[in-house]
Amino acid sequence: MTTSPHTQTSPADGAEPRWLNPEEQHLWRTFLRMRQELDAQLARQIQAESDISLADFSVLVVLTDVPEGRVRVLELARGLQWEKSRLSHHLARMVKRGLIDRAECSEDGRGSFVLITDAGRRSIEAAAPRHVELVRTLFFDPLTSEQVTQLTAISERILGAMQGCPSLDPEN
Amino acid sequence: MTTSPHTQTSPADGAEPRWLNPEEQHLWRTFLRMRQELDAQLARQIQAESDISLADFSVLVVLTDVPEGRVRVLELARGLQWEKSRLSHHLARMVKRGLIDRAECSEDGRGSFVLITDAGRRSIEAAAPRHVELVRTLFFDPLTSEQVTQLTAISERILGAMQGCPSLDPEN
DNA sequence: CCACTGTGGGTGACGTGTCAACCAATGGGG
DNA sequence: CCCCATTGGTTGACACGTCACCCACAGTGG
Repeated sequence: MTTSPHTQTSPADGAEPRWLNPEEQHLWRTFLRMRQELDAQLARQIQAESDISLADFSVLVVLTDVPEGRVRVLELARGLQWEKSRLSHHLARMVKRGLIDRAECSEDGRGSFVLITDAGRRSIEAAAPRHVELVRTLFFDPLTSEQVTQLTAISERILGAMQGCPSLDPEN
Repeated sequence: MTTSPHTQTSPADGAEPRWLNPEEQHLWRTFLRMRQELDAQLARQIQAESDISLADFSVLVVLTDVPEGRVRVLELARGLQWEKSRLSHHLARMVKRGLIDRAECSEDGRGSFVLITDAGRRSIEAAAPRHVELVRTLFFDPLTSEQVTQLTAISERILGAMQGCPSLDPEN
């Protein structure tokens, strides 16, 4: 659906593109749909059953993971692999909804701490169990333990291929 | 990063959640990052090297795939698995940018056709080769052919588990 | 002490996605 | 034939992401 030669153009630029063969085509389509369905379901569920979004959830997870529930913004950005701009916007919204709070950083005048509020802690504790349950139901339960092992290797391979990529990776 | 018992609460509601064990935890985190990195790269590349977005691309692919480059909106929605609202908004933007056009449907008074313009065809033909190339580089090249087979089975399994889900699936 | 570069972080504008509500045409049943 | 539920599709408000730009402070070199 995404990458076949429907258009029979021999590209004027460089080499012929290596179009996907039918099996590859099938995997790519299936993989995309799986990804899409999976986090649509996860997002909808957490949205519907609690007062936080999936994005809120992942921020709060990091905050509950560290002692004192207090992290530097940039560390958060690295942990989540989010652009700093996205994080900044999102944190602002979370502050507005009372899930987190900010504190100045004495060691570095430009730095800033984020800390989880009691309300934030309550929200994630309420959301987590049902979320894990759904991750199990949709993701782990359908797979054999062998497939879990295989998928781990596969994900690492693909991830590895992207880390050393000369590609577009603007400042985080 | 997303699903462990950082918070040692025995939930007051029903049964204990089945938290993820360390291997599962690792797979889940790796999988999420892989997904995220992968389409961030794909989106950035197509955005940077052509005048269309990844979403535009997938719409245009469907349109080049059918004879006469002309599809009913709902069929498009089913093909892409997009909510009709999202599709409607997106189509409006694409019309504004001259990538597609609309036509009335004589057989069904409320229906509407979408058709690809020459500019749209030129855009996707320009974008496709580099896009496929990147899909190969990031996704297929790192995998052995055995892993391709495994991943196909895995994706189908997970997708299958979601199809028959009693979950939240509002009108498309 | 002063430039100068780099880094931590925020802002505004704009494109995109979602939800809920809406509207018009359709296709049955009575 | 008319009523009415369904279907195809749009709209508006709002949450979210991204890009480009900005600003304050930090850490150098001279």
